[in-house]
Amino acid sequence: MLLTKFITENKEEVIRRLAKKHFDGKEIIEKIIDLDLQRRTTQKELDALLAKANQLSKSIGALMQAGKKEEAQAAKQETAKYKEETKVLSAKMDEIEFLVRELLLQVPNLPQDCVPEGKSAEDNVIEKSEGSIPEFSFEPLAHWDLAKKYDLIDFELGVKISGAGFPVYKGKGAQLQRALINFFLDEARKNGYQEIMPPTVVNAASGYGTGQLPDKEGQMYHCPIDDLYLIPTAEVPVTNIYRDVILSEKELPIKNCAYTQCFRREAGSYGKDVRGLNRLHEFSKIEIVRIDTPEHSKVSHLEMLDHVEGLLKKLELPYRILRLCGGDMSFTAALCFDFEVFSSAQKRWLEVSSVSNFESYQANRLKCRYKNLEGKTELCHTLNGSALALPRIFAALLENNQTENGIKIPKALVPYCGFDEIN
RNA sequence: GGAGAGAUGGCAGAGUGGUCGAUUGCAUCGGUCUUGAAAACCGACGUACUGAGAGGUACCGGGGGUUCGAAUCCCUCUCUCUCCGCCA
Repeated sequence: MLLTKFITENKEEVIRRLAKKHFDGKEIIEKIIDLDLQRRTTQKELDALLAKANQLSKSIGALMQAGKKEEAQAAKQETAKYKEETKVLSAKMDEIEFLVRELLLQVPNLPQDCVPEGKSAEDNVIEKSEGSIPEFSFEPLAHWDLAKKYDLIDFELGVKISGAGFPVYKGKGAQLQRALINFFLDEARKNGYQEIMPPTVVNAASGYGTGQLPDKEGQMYHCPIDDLYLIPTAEVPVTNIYRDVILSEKELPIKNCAYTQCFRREAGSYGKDVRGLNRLHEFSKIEIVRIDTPEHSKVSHLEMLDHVEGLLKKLELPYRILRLCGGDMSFTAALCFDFEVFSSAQKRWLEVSSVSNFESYQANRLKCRYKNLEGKTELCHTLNGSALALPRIFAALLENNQTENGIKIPKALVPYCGFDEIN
């Protein structure tokens, strides 16, 4: 959520910046400002009224103690008239506050000025493209064929046990998964991230805290008996650690990482994008999360990009970094970079990470604040990114490193796998 | 699943109808003392909204009620803890 105060004080700027996200904020921003003005007026009236009533009540107490019963009785009758008025005004306050919140939730985060203009994924700007795309003397197999050939993943078995999108990893396939998880966690730790092992099931309050609720309700698995949700990303539990918390500036930046299974219903997706490992209902991901000061969050963002880039380099995968345009960014992000790796058999780039700065948008909803060195309480900035999501990395490793007799494991992973080739 | 207890400021823990937004201790911050530190002593120390400011208002798990007045009484919901049962 944006801050009402910021909107009021920077109306034109807000409307201008929202336009980059193709959000016409003119009407809604006017409404918010108008309602906020009403809120303030109403509150002034209400506060004045309550102040009078409180004063009177206090005097009744004093009169009673002094034994002046009749005067007290007269004062009691006077308070009756405040009651009705107070009720009306506080109902009005509640209504206005509810409306403002409803409207604020509909307004996306403001993109930073460095976010490129654009409508869709085609308008994203390629910041960097590194690593060489492998060439083959034979027709490379897609990862789903390789997985079958070397008995690494059984998709049909997953269908039997759970349903489509729940693969069963076997043998070296399972080992490679575990190796990747450990590799990513170790790399994160080496870069100063504290490892967290959070619950993978969260309550509704946490869902609201990070914004999965109410907007993306249908995308999460929900257990109605206990009203709990399966997390779509470790971002949810790890960020919610800081819900309703006031940190001190000295603690920042907080750098956490977590491996969890992630669960996504992916309602509405279909076609070639869901083939094999491209889109799953359950997958493994290592997430990095930072809580920072507004002054330092841009630096943090760059450090996170470096971290993710380092992982891809060590895995020797061809990758590129995209600066997302206004139209392709998520609702809550202020600036976002995607990492994609090239998948040699599918002959396309696969998104493996998305590293975003949410500035204070998420923190405002979470009520995650910090006390600065002057003792003033301010909203933190929050950032997060995948480092990394496993399935598409797995797919790219199989496809890019295939030979006619096996699949080569990149050097960095060999100590984690315990083998250097799958054959 | 059954029975009981509880929810108060960063933490611990008082407060059972009227200067209680809340005693006290610890923690934290500032100061005095000290070559420095510790100890001791003095002081500060919740959050939000509102107001130029003085100040005002709200908040003692959430919601509702009784009352002129509620942290305190009543109803209700949620959560936590203990014991029993079940169980990795």
